[in-house]
Amino acid sequence: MGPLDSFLPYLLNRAGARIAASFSEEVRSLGATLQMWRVLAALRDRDGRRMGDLSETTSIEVSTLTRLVDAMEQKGLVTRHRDAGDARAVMLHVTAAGRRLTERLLPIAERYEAVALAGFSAAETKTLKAALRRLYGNMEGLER
Amino acid sequence: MGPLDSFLPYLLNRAGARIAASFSEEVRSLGATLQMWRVLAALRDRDGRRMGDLSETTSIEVSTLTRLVDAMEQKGLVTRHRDAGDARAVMLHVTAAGRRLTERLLPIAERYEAVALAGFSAAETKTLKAALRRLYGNMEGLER
DNA sequence: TCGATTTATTTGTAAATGCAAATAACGAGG
DNA sequence: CCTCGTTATTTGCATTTACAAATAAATCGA
Repeated sequence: MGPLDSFLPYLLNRAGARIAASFSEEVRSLGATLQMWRVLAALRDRDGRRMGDLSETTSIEVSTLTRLVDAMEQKGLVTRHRDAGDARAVMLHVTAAGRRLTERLLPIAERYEAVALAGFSAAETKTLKAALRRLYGNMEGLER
Repeated sequence: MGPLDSFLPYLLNRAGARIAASFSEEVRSLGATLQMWRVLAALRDRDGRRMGDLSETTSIEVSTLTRLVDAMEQKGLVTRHRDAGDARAVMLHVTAAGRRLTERLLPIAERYEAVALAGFSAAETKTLKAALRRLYGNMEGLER
C-alpha cells in the first residue's frame, strides 16, 4: 500500500482495466468486442446517432470509431445512412442481427455489473455512480 | 441520459478516459507519457521492482511494458538489472533523471486529482476510493 | 544430478489506436 | 450566389498494444 494506490486515476484505471479485460474475453466467443458492445449499447439507448455523437458518448476516438463501424458494418450489425438534412453527417442504425447480438450481450454486461458491485448496498452503488458522473463532469473542458 | 450511463463499467471508463486524455496531453511537453508516469509512480513507491510486479500494479501488459521500459531506458529514466538471486527476473531501478522527472510529474498528478475531485468532501473522496478498491477486489480471479 | 515442468521476460507479428491531413458539405457575409 | 471559415467524417501513417511463440533460468521429482 503506497501512495500509488491513493491516486484516483490509478484506482479508476485499474478497476476499469480489470472489468474490461474480463468482459472482452467473455464476449469474444460471440464474435464481439468490448468496443462493439459500447457502440451497440449506445445505439440501444437511441438509434440513428451520428459518428461524432457516438464518439462522444463511447469515448472512442472518431477515427477509431470509423474503422470499428466498418467492421461492424461488415458483420451486418449496423448500417450507415447519410443524414437527410445534413449530408456531412452519417447516421448509424442497428440491424436486426445487431439487435440480436445486443440482447445476448446485455445479460453478460449485467452479470459483470453484479460481480463488480458484489457486497455493495443499493445506496452505496448509487453513491458510487453519482460520484463517477460528477467526476466526469469535473473534467469537462479539460478534455483535449 | 439512457440506461447506458447507468452501467458502471461505462461510467468508470469514460471518467478514466477523460482524465487520461488530459493528463497525457499535459505531460507530453515534458517528454513523458501517462504510461511512463505509471511506471515511475510505481517505482517511487518501491524501487527495484520486477517486470511482472510492475505489470501487475500498473495494469500494463508485460510485453507492452517491456517495450515501454526499452523507451524509458533509452531516455535514461530507468535501468534494468538482473536479479542476483533469480537470473530470470529483471529489476527496474529509477535513475537520477527518472527521479527528477517524477518530481515534476507529481504536482501535475496532484492537480488533476484536485480538479477531478473538486467539490468532493474528504469523506466522499475516501468513500469513493474505498469503493474503487473494493470493486477491483471483486473482480479478482475473473481476470484473464 | 538429469529431465520435465514452471516461471520471468522478451520478441514476432498482427490488430488497434490516435493524430494530422484530406475530403466533403454546411452556413454566414458580402 | 459565390467565397471563406466551420463542421463531420474518413484516410494516411506512425505508434501502441496484445496475444502467442521463443528464450532462458529456476524448481521439482525420480
